[in-house]
Amino acid sequence: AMSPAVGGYTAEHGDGVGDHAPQRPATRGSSTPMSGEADLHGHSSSVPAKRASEAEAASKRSKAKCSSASGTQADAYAQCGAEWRAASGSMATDTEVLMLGVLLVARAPGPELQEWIDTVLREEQEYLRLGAEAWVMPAKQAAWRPKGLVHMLVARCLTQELDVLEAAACVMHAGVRQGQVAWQLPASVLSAHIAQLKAGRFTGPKRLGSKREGSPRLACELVRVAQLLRRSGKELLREFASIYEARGQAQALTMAEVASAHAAEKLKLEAEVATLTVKEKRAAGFARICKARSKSRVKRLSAKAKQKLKENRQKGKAMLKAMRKEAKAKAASSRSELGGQSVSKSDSKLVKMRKQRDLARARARGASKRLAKADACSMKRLERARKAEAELKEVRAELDDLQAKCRREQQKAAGEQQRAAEALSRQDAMPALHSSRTQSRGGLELPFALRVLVFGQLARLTPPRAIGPNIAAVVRCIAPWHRCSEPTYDITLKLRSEMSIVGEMLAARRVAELKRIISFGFDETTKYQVGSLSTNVQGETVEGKPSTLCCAARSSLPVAPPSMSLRRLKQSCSRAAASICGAGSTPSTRCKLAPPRLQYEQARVRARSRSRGLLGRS
DNA sequence: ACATTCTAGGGGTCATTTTG
DNA sequence: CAAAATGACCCCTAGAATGT
Repeated sequence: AMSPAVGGYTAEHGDGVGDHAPQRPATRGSSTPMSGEADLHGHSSSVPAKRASEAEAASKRSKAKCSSASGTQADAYAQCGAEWRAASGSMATDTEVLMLGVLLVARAPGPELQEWIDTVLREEQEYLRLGAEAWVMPAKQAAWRPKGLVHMLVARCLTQELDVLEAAACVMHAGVRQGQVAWQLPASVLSAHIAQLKAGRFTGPKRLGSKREGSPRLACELVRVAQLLRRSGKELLREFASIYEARGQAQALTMAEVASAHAAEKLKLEAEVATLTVKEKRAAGFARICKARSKSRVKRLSAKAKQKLKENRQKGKAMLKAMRKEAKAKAASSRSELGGQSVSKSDSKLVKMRKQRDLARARARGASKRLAKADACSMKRLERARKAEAELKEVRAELDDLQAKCRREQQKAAGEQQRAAEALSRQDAMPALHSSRTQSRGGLELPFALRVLVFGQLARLTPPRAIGPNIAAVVRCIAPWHRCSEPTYDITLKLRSEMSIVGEMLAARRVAELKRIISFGFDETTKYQVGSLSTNVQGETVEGKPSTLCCAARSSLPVAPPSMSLRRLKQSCSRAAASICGAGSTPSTRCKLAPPRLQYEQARVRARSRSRGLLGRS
């Protein structure tokens, strides 16, 4: 159905498809009509031819570029393009339509696009007005689904310009994330195409070749693309330009990338530790040498200084002693002379003696000064020794620092390793919770653990709509590193049917395990749109405990039409009871009881084959 | 009074990969 | 190369509950 957004289209939203032209990369900028202001309503006749020639030229250029780079790949691309063009007679797939949208915005923002959007939306209105029977696809199909130019465009982009394709895929993906696009982008399809292209074995998208008429779904998608382009063509274009320039590298880190980054970090740390170890060894050697040198030096120096000091002191002492002795002797002699001589004589003698005394004192002072000088010299030497000691201390401190750093780095590396190991073990401990295609003939398979989780929530009466988001939210919270595919609402409902069958089987097993059956009760019910009787069994378990079980009896009882007499109903019930007990019924009677499910299936198969016959297919 | 959401299903198309 | 397996996604019916 048309959304109100189409009716509510205004100029401020819609006319902007072409008026925002981004800067294209220099390699292709000149070959596309994107540069400059594109006029939506003017010179519509001249542009297509020009663009076609330009596209051809660009194609030739890129072909030449490819062939110069690698011949086989260019051949493969050319072959792919040929295959694509050869297959262009049939309907486009959804993938193509989605790609078309972005590529149209990116490459042809001119009047053709506007015309296409107008046509699609007008025809949609007509379709709604006239109804599905009365509406006919426009005769001019190119207007509705422009195959010529656009298809070539798509083919060329898909086969020769991978970066454009990737950018378009990114834009679509972003649109899905932002809620601009109502459906989910088949990103897997696009990535598969890209992978095929890179491997050189691209066969083009599958087509609905057997269909004679276009499916309404495709038309619906076309309308959505047109709406999207009219609503947010500008944004798409801007985003495409930015992504295209960044070459679509804004992808989330995968586990492998994280692991490789971790390994690189580890290597870096190891290298650091190695260099530090070398440094440490060097520092230790240097310190050893310094230590030895300074030790011997200090020893030598201090020994020398001590020796000198001792000598000086001894010298000084000896000198002092000699002087004192001399002075004493002189004094004694002068005293003896003093007694017999005159005062004047004694006066002159006294003066002489005083002079001598002063001389001696001066000598003594000089000796002590020399001594002090010698002391100072030794002190200097000591100072030097102390300095050497201090140097040694510094070197030792540096060495300690280096060693501590080394230890820290080693601990860090060990911690990283431990954390990595822990993460791995945690991941190993988690059950697989993401759908994979490796099992069961390539079909997607919901992992068993996820099934069990869904069953559990269903059994606890969780609303089916909430089950998938619940599981995903809990896994994101508890184990954010773990891959978990969120079960869709649809599959939850299907699992609900599955679980009811599982429950019936479990009940049947318990009935089979009963030691004895006390009573049966029956009630009418409907299952798979087929009337049947549910069976209420009361019995005794092997342990002697009472047990009440409810079986659907779906596969045990035939349809009970309203006209069935009470006698026949009773008969049927007793037969069913007997078949459940496994006694009292002959094989022939059991064979007559065709399971309703089987009848229903057969009816479906018959109806299907009839319809196939009508269509003329075997 | 009307819109939306949920339940309980039936039924179909599509993409993808393995298998016969 | 066709068949098979399988979930994703889609549409439809019909009634009940809930919200505006």
